[in-house]
Amino acid sequence: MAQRKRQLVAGELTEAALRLLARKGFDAVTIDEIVATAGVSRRTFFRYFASKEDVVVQFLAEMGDGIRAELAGRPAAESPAEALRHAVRVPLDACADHSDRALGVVQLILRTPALRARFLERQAEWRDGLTAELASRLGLDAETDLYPRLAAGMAVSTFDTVLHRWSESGGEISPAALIEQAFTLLAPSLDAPVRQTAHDAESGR
Amino acid sequence: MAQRKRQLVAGELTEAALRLLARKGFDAVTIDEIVATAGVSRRTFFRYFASKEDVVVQFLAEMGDGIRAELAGRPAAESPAEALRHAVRVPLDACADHSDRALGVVQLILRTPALRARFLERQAEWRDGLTAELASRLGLDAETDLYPRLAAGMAVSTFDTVLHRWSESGGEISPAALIEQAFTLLAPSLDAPVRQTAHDAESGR
DNA sequence: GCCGCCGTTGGCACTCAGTGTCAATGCGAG
DNA sequence: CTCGCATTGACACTGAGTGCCAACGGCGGC
Repeated sequence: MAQRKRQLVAGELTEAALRLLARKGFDAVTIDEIVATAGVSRRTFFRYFASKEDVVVQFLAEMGDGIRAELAGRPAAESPAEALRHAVRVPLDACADHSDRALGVVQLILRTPALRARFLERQAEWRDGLTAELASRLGLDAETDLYPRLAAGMAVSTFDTVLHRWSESGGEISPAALIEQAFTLLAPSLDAPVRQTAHDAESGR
Repeated sequence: MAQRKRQLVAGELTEAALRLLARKGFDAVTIDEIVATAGVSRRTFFRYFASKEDVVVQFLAEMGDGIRAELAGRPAAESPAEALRHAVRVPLDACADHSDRALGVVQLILRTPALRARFLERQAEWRDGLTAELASRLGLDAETDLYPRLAAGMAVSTFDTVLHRWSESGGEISPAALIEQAFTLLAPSLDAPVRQTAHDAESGR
């Protein structure tokens, strides 16, 4: 009831914001313009979004949840490279599937410094989530073992790289093949049989 | 002459800022306080630094140049993993060598969201620089080959991870050993004999 | 020594993001 | 009908960042 209205207002706000921002550029649009076209007050905007950037970037949070959930749902027997590959596919396939909506937003984010910065923050959160997930999956300690965080970093880095390519190609090249290439490249390290363990670290090497 | 004075004022400003920020936290310090203790006007502050964050983070730019320069200076015969390892060592050793100064700044950056965001932006710049350097080093095309950007991402990710560990240990653990561990982990992918080339990509795989 | 040139500075006014506060509104439960 | 409860709008305020202009201060030419 009230929950649905919140959803509605938030959608109205993002839609108005996205249209304006895409047309005039991020810096040239004030929040007063956004709320004017959305028909709510300035104060209400900040009840829904913490900042001007958030109205563009907020949806990335659920993307992060999606990635981590996918990783958590992969079978335990699967190799890290394989599991991470599937996890990274989730948001990228989502982009490719809704390229008419997503492409404009992604290009806006990647070409606007303030938005790209927020995007990088989100990626760092994703990486932390994947790090924890990988650690629990492999029975490693995320605080002492380098592997989980480096592996998560590689996955997020792959995501970022593929997204850039996809964006710059105007949505022409499909992410799937690039992901495949990236992970065959990374697999030798991701799936190396010998990994640093907490015990090794304590014993000094 | 005038150049030296600029250097002097900038130093005065950063010193005053760092002292205040470390004591009271980033958000609790206003630019008016900083310029008051530094003895210059508010307007002058923004002639030297583009933002409040920049006064803390600006030195990272030259760190990026240092990393890239080190990579460019490594012998061409050296393997990518080896060359990148040396490049990443540069800023980390600099931190460890001046840990009395650097540790406080690093901890401030890592625990302040606004500063960490700027830090991530810098890392992205570093990665782009390393990507270009690697591409030219290996005769690859940074636009079509995934390898240079992924490899640069691994290097920057290693830097970030090691810096975190170093910061959280209070400067106790030396970065050198961690870097070694990280690169032996990454070497199988970094130095894999077969890499994607521009020609392979054009022919579809 | 005097004068104009140029770079740096300070002060001022302004826009805009973001926050706290409070009164008004709307709505369902009792 | 009325009492909460949540949402909203309006107002005021702080603080970051920018544009503009006048005032300094060194420096070479005259």
